[in-house]
Amino acid sequence: MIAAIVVDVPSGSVNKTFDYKVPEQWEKWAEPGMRVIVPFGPRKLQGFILELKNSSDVKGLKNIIEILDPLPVLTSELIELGQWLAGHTLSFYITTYQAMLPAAMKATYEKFFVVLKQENLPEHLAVSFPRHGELSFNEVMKEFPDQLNEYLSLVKSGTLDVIYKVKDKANKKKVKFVSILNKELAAELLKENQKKAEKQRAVLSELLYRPPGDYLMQDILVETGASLPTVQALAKKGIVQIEEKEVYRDPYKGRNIKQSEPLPLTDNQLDAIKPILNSIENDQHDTILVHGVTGSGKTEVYLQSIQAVLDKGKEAICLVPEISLTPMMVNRFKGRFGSRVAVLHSGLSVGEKYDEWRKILRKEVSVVVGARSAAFAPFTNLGIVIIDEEHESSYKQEDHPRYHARDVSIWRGKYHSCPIVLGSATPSLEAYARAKKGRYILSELKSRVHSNPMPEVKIVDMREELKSGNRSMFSNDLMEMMKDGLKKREQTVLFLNRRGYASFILCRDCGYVAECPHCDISLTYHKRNAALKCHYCGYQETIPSACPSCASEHIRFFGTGTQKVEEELAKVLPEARVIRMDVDTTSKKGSHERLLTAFEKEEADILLGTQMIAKGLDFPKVTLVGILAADTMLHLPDFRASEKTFQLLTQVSGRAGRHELEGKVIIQGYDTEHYSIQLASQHDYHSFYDYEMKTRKLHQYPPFFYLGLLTFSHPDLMQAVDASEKAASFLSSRLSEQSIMLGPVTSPIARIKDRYRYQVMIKYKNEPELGNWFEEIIFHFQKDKSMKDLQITAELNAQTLM
DNA sequence: AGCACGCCGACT
DNA sequence: GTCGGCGTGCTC
Repeated sequence: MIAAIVVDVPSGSVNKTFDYKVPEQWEKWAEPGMRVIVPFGPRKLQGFILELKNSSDVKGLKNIIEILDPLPVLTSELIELGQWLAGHTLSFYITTYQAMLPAAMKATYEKFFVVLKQENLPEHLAVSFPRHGELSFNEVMKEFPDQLNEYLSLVKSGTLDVIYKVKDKANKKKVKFVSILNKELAAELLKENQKKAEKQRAVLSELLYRPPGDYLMQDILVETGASLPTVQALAKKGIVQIEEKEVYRDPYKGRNIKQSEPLPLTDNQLDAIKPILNSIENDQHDTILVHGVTGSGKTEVYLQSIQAVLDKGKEAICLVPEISLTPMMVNRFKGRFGSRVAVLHSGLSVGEKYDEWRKILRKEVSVVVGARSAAFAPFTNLGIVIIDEEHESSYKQEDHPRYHARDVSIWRGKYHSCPIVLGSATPSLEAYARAKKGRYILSELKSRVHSNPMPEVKIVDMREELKSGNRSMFSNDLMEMMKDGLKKREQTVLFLNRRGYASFILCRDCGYVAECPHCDISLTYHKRNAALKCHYCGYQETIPSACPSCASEHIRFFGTGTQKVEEELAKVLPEARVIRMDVDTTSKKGSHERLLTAFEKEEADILLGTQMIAKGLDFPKVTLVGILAADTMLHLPDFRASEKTFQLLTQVSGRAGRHELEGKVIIQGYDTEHYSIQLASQHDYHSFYDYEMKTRKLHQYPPFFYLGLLTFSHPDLMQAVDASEKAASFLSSRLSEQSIMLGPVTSPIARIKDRYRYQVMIKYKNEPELGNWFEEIIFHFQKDKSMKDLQITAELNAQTLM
């Protein structure tokens, strides 16, 4: 039997399968989708079996060294999906398959020297070798780099050998259990009433006191005050038995989740769920866009759709933007489906993710709630995929493979002939356009549950405030309403899409702006550690006391970040209790949830934060939402700037007045006439859609055209320009007439981490060869050794131009 | 990606 | 004469 295997080398020249013999003893066992270890040249590498066959064109096949999995970790569906996805995203097969599995299953490699002829090993080197005779190559490199050559020549002379080890990062958590093995011996030892082995006897009497069975070692040790060696001694005598059992880490241990029953649906929700249930009923693949205003009860629609899928004995995936951001969502799923739910998100440790994932593989769960990568959950009888907040940019992975969870889900929906549900209060233009064209089924939830009104939104032009003498960052209206809220013991959410303290520093005398020396981007001032930080490469420097350019001391901070707002709040509303949530306050594990829980328990009056408080939060006492700088995103060099602004304003506004109390929203900004701000304040998605579609059509952007993007980066500007020009001329002679090429031009961020960035953009409707041309370009420059510092990224369906 | 193999310049 | 620099091409 022969296995076609992709090996763990992310490189174009080995982006294919290699054939290996399956040793006879494993022929019954081997299956496509299993991980294996194979010899590859002089090395040992991990790989995936993609196919089993009877013959090969290659002579002199090597044997598979080891099969790593008792069951395939990639289903046949995922193997097929990977083939498609690798082509679609211009990624290598191995990278794509690895993206489908938890990080814990990726191999790590280590090289060792081993002693072959002890007698030939010089004394000064022999002392470095541990007893078992293996010395890590890396250790030599680190500790004794000047001895490396000596080691290598010993390898040549046959005194030493080099061996390669493949390690699995996966750590199955094991827990020890203890049980009585021989009751008679135990009783005997207990009768020996000596001072000796007092602890051993304590352990035995504890075990004999309990009904026969396996007990947690930890419990027994704590109960008796004995230590592990004591019990091990008993095991040696054959009196007790110690067993290790695998257990799952439970990230939600000790949490009390209230069980919930399906709620009666409103007429609105019943209408919305109808097409979904219809697809489920008929095992049909449809993509259904649920456009529901904030607070319209989309989640309940999801939950009941999933219930219908489970009732048919099928499985469900629900994707959410970044689940650690919404513990509420997890609770709602666990509350409804209990232990049938696995949760996969970035807040979990590598081991926790691995455990949750194995529950899916072993069919111990039938519902998965998770972020982007959960789209690959290895279900075999998938009945629905729901993508909540479909418009979110985090569904697109920004490194290889650059996949979009929506595309992956729709592929799987076709494969399993099951519905894909996209839900959003502010659908992406792409999705809504497809729904209007009839490619997706449109399902609208037009009003909030219990007919709560949409919050009343007021736009405040901060230029007017300034004219009337208010120089603070809070308008008079917002200030009054925050005070009012405090009086009534209601809560406020304040949103500002910028962390740190000030966005940039400027010299008032010469106009100098502090910029990152490695990136073309201004530095952000962080007050807590008195530093200027680059949000792109992490560069930090201390604040200059004088202008580095003209030595003037008139340095001013401009732009406001969450830190500064927090400080200002303490001054103007000292009685208000404020919780600040941004990357800086939530970096520690669990801090996110802790802050939200505190706000939920009304331990604070004001929740101040960035993007991360924009969605999914549902607090009954929140009656006021203040958006401090609504127009900051508007002027970014991004064709989605208006769309993103509209989405964000709508999402944030939606946090207000979701229950009995009515909500109010204040939007502050300078460019307040802009249509995305005006229409968001009127909760008018449809007008926004119409208007924005016109501008997209006019400028030939998605969804009218796809965007192909080639970015060239090089430490030397001219090299980057040169490469991009060559690529552009290569492409321009091949592109069809309908396509438009822009560039080469500098990227919106012209330099990151000391690399200059140039790009070529292709707007196209149908260009089936474009992917191949991109690959040809990459291949061409890979061969060109004069360009070895050149990096190229290629994308067929770019979401942003940054 | 690594690694071996192979072909040219600077030393014992 | 050999050691070692890195350019080239292969890995079932």
